[in-house]
Amino acid sequence: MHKSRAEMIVETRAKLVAAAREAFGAVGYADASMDDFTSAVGLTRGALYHHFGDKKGLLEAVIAEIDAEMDARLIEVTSKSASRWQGFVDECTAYLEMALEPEIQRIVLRDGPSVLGDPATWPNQSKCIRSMSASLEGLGAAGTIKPGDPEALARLLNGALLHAASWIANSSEPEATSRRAVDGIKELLNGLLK
Amino acid sequence: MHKSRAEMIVETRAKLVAAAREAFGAVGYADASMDDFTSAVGLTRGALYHHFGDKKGLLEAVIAEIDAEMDARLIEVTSKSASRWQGFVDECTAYLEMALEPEIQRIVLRDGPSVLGDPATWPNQSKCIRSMSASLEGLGAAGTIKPGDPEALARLLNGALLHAASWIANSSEPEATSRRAVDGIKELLNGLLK
DNA sequence: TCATAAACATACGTCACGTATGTGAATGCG
DNA sequence: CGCATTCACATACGTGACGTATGTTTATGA
Repeated sequence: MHKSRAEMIVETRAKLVAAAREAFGAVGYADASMDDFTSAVGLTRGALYHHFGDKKGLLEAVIAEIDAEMDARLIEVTSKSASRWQGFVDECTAYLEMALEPEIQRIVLRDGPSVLGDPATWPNQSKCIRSMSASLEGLGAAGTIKPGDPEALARLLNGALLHAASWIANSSEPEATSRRAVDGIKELLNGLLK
Repeated sequence: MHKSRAEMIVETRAKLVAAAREAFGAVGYADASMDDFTSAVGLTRGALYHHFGDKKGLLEAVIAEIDAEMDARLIEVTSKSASRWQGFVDECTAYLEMALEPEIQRIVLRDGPSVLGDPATWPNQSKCIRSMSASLEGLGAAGTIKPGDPEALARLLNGALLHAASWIANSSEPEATSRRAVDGIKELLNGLLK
């Protein structure tokens, strides 16, 4: 059966994004050869430049895809939590676990900021921050935590979680380090409770 | 007067590091041409490869220099503080302010992790973390803050501070954002107090 | 005084990126 | 239903940067 042209296009874009994601995650953005990973899916750099403009454009597309997945996973997690506070703790935990994944560390947390500039300047601008901010705002309104600036706290906690993930991931004893990090986070979070 | 060979060497190394630091800070590591910034100080890539092995080696040297400066500045700040707790707050504030500087953001916080891997794996391993960790340990021993893991807290706070800096630096109203960030940090820190 | 080694410079090969151009197939219109 | 057009790629090429291999000069030490 023949596919329509529109279907071919989305398929080509998806193949390019998938190939780039694989290569960026494996060897990093700088060492990923466009000739290599395009030919791996039966295409050439021509297709890449046509759809994404340049190599950076492709990185943006890859990060957007990963970011969307992360957001979906966070929503999935928090939707199952019993209480609001528990949901927030679960959200932080899930975020920390995602930040432990090598692909996310490399592409989103290291190469992304280096190539595309600080994440604070990205267009999608971190759905995760928005989610955490909303959670904190709800907790503040419900009187569970002390009054404060939800976005500011979300950003601070976000940074703490990301660095905790790096610490764990590069630790010689990840399990023990993870326990230490989680305990520290709980101490910080408990300090926010009324 | 003739300089001894040893003096010439340290001078050459210093010139290369300074030129690279300038270029890395201005256009970023990836877009800094070795031919360009070596010739800017009257040298060639030959000298660079002789002393630093490769481009990454030079980046390591640049970051080591900046890191040493940061550490010295932090020590200078904390040495002047009245109390231990005040010293810790001052240290956090000073760290935040340093992380606001474009050169540090670009070289140490973005290109560094991307090119050299996660900072947690670096040899110097962040004198700043060690300093903060020591401060927290002192506060814990003195009974000022709740008992807890000093290193874990130091790493979490470090991450929070760095992200706060990015937030401020890329904000449309840096002063207002700075106030929000500092308030949030103080809220977090106060949550640690007994 | 001379041999040696170190501190560079020079020349070259390789490779990746981006652009300019070509081509074939699907689409839209008469 | 036929044809022009546009679009989705592929191909070919130029450019520039990195790393290496190889000089060349100068200080050191025996």
